[in-house]
Formats: sequence, structure tokens, C-alpha cells
Amino acid sequence: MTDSAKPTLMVVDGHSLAYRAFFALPVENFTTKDNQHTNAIYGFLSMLVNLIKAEQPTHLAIAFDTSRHSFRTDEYPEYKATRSETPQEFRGQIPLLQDCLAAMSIPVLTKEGVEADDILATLSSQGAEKGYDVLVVSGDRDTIQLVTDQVTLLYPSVQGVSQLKRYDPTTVQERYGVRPEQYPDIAALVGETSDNLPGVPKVGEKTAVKWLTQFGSLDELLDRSGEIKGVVGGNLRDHIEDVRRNRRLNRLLTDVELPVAPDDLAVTPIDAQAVRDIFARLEFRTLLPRVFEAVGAGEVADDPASIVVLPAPVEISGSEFATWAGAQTGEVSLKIVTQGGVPTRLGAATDAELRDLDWSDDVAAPVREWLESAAPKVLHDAKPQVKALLRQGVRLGGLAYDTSLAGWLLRPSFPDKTLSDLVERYLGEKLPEADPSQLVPETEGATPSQEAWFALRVAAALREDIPESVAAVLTDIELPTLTTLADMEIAGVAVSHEVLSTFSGELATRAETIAQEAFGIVGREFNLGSPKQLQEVLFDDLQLPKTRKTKTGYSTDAAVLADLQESHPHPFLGLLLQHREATKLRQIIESLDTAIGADDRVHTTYVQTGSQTGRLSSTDPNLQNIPVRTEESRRIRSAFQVGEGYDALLTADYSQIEMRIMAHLSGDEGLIEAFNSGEDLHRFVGARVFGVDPSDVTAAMRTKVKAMSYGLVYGLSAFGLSKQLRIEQSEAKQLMVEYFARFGAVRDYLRASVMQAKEVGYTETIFGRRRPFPDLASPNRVLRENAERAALNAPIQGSAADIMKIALLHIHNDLRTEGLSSRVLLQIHDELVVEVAPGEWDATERIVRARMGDAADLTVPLDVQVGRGRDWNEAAH
DNA sequence: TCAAGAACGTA
DNA sequence: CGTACGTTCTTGAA
Repeated sequence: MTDSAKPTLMVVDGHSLAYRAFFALPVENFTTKDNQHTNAIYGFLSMLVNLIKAEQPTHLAIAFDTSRHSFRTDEYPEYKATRSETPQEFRGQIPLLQDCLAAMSIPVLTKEGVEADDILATLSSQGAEKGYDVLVVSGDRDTIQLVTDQVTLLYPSVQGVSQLKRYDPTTVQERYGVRPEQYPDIAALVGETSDNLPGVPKVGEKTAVKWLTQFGSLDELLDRSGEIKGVVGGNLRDHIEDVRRNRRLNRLLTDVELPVAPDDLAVTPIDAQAVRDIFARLEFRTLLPRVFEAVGAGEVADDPASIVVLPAPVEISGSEFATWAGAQTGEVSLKIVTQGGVPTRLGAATDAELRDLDWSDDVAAPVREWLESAAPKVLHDAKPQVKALLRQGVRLGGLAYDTSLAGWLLRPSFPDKTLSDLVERYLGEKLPEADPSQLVPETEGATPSQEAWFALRVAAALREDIPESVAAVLTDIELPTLTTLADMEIAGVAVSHEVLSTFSGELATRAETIAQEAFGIVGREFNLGSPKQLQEVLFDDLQLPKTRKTKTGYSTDAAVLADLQESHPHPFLGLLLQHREATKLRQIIESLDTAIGADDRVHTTYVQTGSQTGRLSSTDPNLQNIPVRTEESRRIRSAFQVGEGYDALLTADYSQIEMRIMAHLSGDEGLIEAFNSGEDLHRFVGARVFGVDPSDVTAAMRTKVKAMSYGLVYGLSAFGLSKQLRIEQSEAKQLMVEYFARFGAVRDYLRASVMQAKEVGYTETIFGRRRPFPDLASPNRVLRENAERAALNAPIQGSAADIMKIALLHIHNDLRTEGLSSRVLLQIHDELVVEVAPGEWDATERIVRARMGDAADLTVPLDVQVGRGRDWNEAAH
């Protein structure tokens, strides 16, 4: 607060400014997951925070209109009648905005029968009288009349709400050529279109000012209107009653009876928790710290979470750390700073104590025991830290919580990636961060122990929010998986540079040959990889018919080209497809080749929080999309080989795991029987659907039911199915009818599962992993139907992911506890690749089969296919 | 230099 | 108008 003698009263027209914000901010950026629009709320609060910061008011109130009805509409029913209805999307935001203001302890004033500006006028006149500096913030020009030496108007400029123009008597005089109290006279003469108050025809601001200056006052002007010559004079005389009416209506009331006086509006401490809660609901992240900053720490209510003081870090030695850590009985939060995958510093924190130290071999010795012990440890994004320790021969024990994983489990669609994100969201605080753009940062970043301290508090907040079943997924599945993945990533997989480079060379030659041939056909050279140039060639040069539209033009993807080839055969099309295939394979090979490390192995990074369903993803490089479909592309897989010191690669994959989960969840007797019969699934289903013997199911029939079965898991439509199978929509529809006639429980389950998701707002896997689906309630059909399909798929894909993770970590544990050197290298959603040490094949295969088979107890068996080979391709058979 | 879009690889 | 991912390339704006 400023210590100037005069207190400052700020009164704000909430309605008009929120309305401006509503149009200024793009709604698509301000919509919560449950489809609540928040652009007006955000814009208004953002502006308010800036205002509070800049003006430091000691007293503050926000006024709102109650309804369109007021004493003005009583006198003149047409008042504001031409204004279009305020959109529902805006009106819906006002109560929420008022909730925010309540949480911020800012008085909200409304009064039936008067407008917000009348409240402003009343308060500003009372305030000025009591000796306040008054700031009126409004988007209504009528408030200009309130400006005096004590009252300043802040008015949004045309650019929007971000800039406010400041009007004191001088600036009003400069801008309008009259004193503030005369402004309503001008407005009465000119009229106000937006209020549906017609003025005197042909009279604009210039004329009005001239008249007022000439006659001194409006009354005088109207009394002597006969002196005005010409057409405008006549107009004035014809509209005198309009002018008088306008003047009555644009006079703001300064005597509205209010339950409060300026003295009652002193700024009071905000309710920090309430603000956090409502901001969380509105998904405002960056605003929270700004609010806290604007109101000043001293203004925050006495709330335990907000008065926590960051403890000072203490720099200690390795042996001191060992003593300190060993003495802790509760959880200790840990942060290992790494550089190039090697630990450089270590920080640890309890609620009240912070310890930092540099990492060195001397430090490692005394600290190792505690790190490896089961003493409970909390980390944020532990995997890279676990890996760095592993590289030093230290195996972290007692991993009790990972805030990154917990944050993801709670909101898988909004990965709060960094600790800083979580601190903002769950603590409403700012993690101290150095500004990387400054060579000598003005603000200091957090020390490792301070980061650990924040992580510990974030963990506490997350534990409050996380449902029991989700907490179990974290403890029982994700945390052990994290450790397993760290081992897999460090192990890497041996990839032969020779195999890759031979293949790459062949493909390069081939691509060039194809390209030349294609250019010969077209008659000129161009970039085959450019969709834009390709479109010119296809649709202009070759005069082929236009295809499916994309945002930027016409599609040239493989499906479209195949259709085109069928309807308008052209040699260029085939060459183009071949060229695409060759360059794509080459691209994959090249990126794989450059990823081969000094140890001749490729080390991917699994992103444990990389999906919304619970699956892993793989990056740098992605080893989960290595080609497999064509004979030729499988040559790439043959470059993935058993490493030195090992005997064989073992591949193990679940067959039809998603359909099995579907059978389990739906309880469909036909489907359950299919899996228990031992018959090929699609043959069995085909026999039922087409009413023939399993031995009479043709390849075409099998293809159809197979597509249908897989489509089910994705929420298919007759349209999609017909496209996939290139059959008529009517035939696809008939296929669906026949399918559901035999496997009706599947359809019933899928329907019920989406219904359930609509009710509770989320889906759940067999193991309790949740995924929220706010869009299921969306009035937007496209959004809603997309959400429906995703919601239908999520429990199935998610349960499969859970099962594979459980199998993976069990296999990993068994291999270690049995003292085997064989190790899991890769996970490709339903497949594992294991590197088997000499003499360990039988034991390894036994563990893999058993652990994959018993990872979940379903009503159908989990079938596992195992293969063995010297390389991945060989092992797949 | 960056972001968006198209295309395409996997389960 | 079928789910879930990551990578590469081109293009057009900064």
C-alpha cells in the first residue's frame, strides 16, 4: 500500500468490462474441460489484478447490473432495446465471476432497478465527499460525467481491456471540448445509438460542443433554440423533447441507497484457499500467482498453506548428509540434479529442513546406503534421476511417491509436465526459477533441496485429491514400472549398423530411380515430398479428379491415392506410392542409425506419462513404431539383434488382448466361448455371424469380422467400417446387425460403459485407473461424439496397458530375484522383447509365460505367443 | 527459428 | 464418420 495521506477508492463496472473481455479474448483458449467458457472471467480478473497492482486501492467494490430492467426502461421502454440479447455464454460466466470476487473478498454490489453505473456514481460522489481519491472503472461513456478533481475515470480504449485510458477533467476537456459535467449534455444532443437514444439529426459532437460553448448550458440552448438557423436549427426544435428525455436518462443517480458506504469497502485479506479452489475449477493457472502477488503477501488471509516460508537450504558434506538422512523417520523428498545423465548435485528436504550437497565419488560412499535403503523417498519425475544413480552403480530404494506420475494419473489429459506446473496448480505458489534468458538472472532459481521441498508439499496436496483406486495404481503399478523402465532404457537394444546401412543404400538408389521415372511421366522435376507441389501435378498437370479436402488443399494420402488409382489408373500414382514407401523406410532407418550409441545399442526413452489411457510412449527414438507389416520392412527388425554376452532374443506378445478384455468386461457368452474354445477368434466369430461351420469361413468373411471386432474397440460406425473394408455402407450396416445379433452383450456393455462415463464423468480400467471425459456433456456434437468413442476405448486400451505393465514388472522382478541375467529390453504395448543370457532360456520363458498369463484374472485366458531368434524379426516367428 | 499440418509408422 | 501414440517433412510466418 502507498502511504499517501489520501485513501483510494476504486469502483468498477463489472458488467461492462467483463462484456468487453468476452469479445476481446478468443473463447477457444478459455474453455474448461467441462466446457465452461471462462474468457470473460479471465479477462476481467486479469485486468482487475493489473489495476490493483498499478493503483493500489485501499478501498474497492465491483458493481453489476441486475437485469435489463431499470428506472430508465420504466420511463422509456425503448431504452437499450436495440441491444441484442447478451449471449448465454456470457451470462453464464457472471455468477462464476462473482464467486471469484467473493473468494477474493471483494464486495460485489447490485441493486434492482438501477444500473451498475448508478452505483458507481453514488459511491464516487460519497467517496469524493469523504476525502477519497476515487477511481471509476467503466466501459460506459456516461460515466464521464462523474469525473472531477477527486474522481478519475479509467475507460477501456478501443484496443480492448488491456489498456485503460485515464480521464481527469483536463483530459476530458481535451478530448470532448467540454467540462466533464457537460458531457451528458453533448450526449443528449448527439444521442447514443447503443442505448437506443436518438439525438438531433445532423448534430454531432462538433456542433453540440459549439452550441454549448455558445449558450453556456443545455437549458439555455433549448430555451433559445429559435436562434439556431438552418436545417439543424429546425431539427433541434423538432427534437427538443428527445433531448430532454436523453438528458434525464443519461444522468447517473448519485443517491442510490446502498447497504455499504465507502468506508465499508476497505480491502481485506483474500481467502487463499477459496481462490485456489475456484481457480482450479476454472482451470486458471497463471492467474493465481498474479492474484497473490497483486494483493501482496501481507494481504493474504491467515491461511496455513499461504504463510509457509521457504526454509533456508544448508550445504553439507556427504557424511553429514548420511547422518541427517538416516535420522529422518518420515518421508524425505529428493532431487538429484543430473548433467548428461550423471548426477552432479543432490538436494533433500523434509517439511522443515533442507540439505544440499555436490555429488562426487567421496559423497557416494557414505550416502549410498541411505539411497538404496527402503527409507521412503518422494521425487518429481524420478526416472532420469534413478537412471543417473544406476549409472553410478546406485539402485535407489524406497521410492514412495512421484509427483509427476501422480499428477498425470489425476489429470492424464493435462500433463502438468514440470514441478513448476504442479506447484502452481496444487499449491497456488510459484516455484522460484532463474530466468534463462538473462546471463546474470535477477531472480535466483530454487536449489535442489528447495525443489525437493516443493515436491514434498505437492505430494501432500496430490494425496488429498487422488482417489483411492488411482493411488493404488500409482503404488502398485506405476512406481514399480518406473524402476523397470529405468533398467530397460539403460540396457538398450543392440542394433546392427551394417544391416541398416546396407538397406538404406538400397532404398536410396531405389527412391532415386523411382523419382526419375515419375519425373519422366510428368514431364518435369519437382519435390515429391511436397504435398503442395504434388497437388499441382496431380490435379493440374495430370488432370486427375480432386480428392478429399484438407485444411490446406486436397489430400494425397495413401488411401486417397489408392482410390484414385482404382477410378483413374495412372502409372504416376503407383510410382508415387512406391517412392513414399522407400523414402519412409529410409527415413526410419536413418533416424535409427543415428541413435545407435557407442555401445552399439539404441536406448529409447519411455514416457510413462505419455498417453491418456495408461499406455507408455517411446521417444528418441520411438521403438514402438518400427515397421512390421511388409516383408521388406521387416528387414529393419532384423537389425535389432541379440547383444554380446547373450544368447537369444525372446519375443512374447498377448494375442487379441483387447478383445479378451472386451469379453471379460461385457461378459458376452459367445465371445467368452470363442476364447475358451481354442478356435481362431475371427474364424469362430465369422462362423457365428455368417451362420456357417468354422471350417467354411472364407478369407473374405474372416477379414470382415476381424475388421468389425477391432472396430468395436474404437467405436466404429457403419461408415467407417464400409470405408475400411471398401464395401457398401448398407453391407457394413448389415454386418453390424448380424454381429450384434450374435454378440449382443458386447453392444450392451459398450453402451452402458459410455452411459456410466457420462454419469460419473470418467472411465475406469479394471485396475482403477481413471480418465476424465468432460466433453461427454458437451452440447457440441462433434466434441461429444469424439469423447464418446474415446470413452468407449479408454477402459479397454487402458486395462490392456495395466495388464502389460503388471506383467512387465513381475517379469522384471522375477528375473532379478531368481538371479538371472536375462533382461527385458522393449515393450511395444502388447509385446515384450527379452534378451536371454546363455543357459537361461527355459527359466526366462517360464517366467515370461507365467507372469504374462497371470497378470490379470479374467473370465477368459490370457494367451501368450513366444518366439525365439537371433534378431527381432527371427524371434517374431 | 518455430508452429502447424500432412503423412505414415506401430499397437 | 475408429482409439492411442511419435517422427519427419514442408510450408509460411516471425
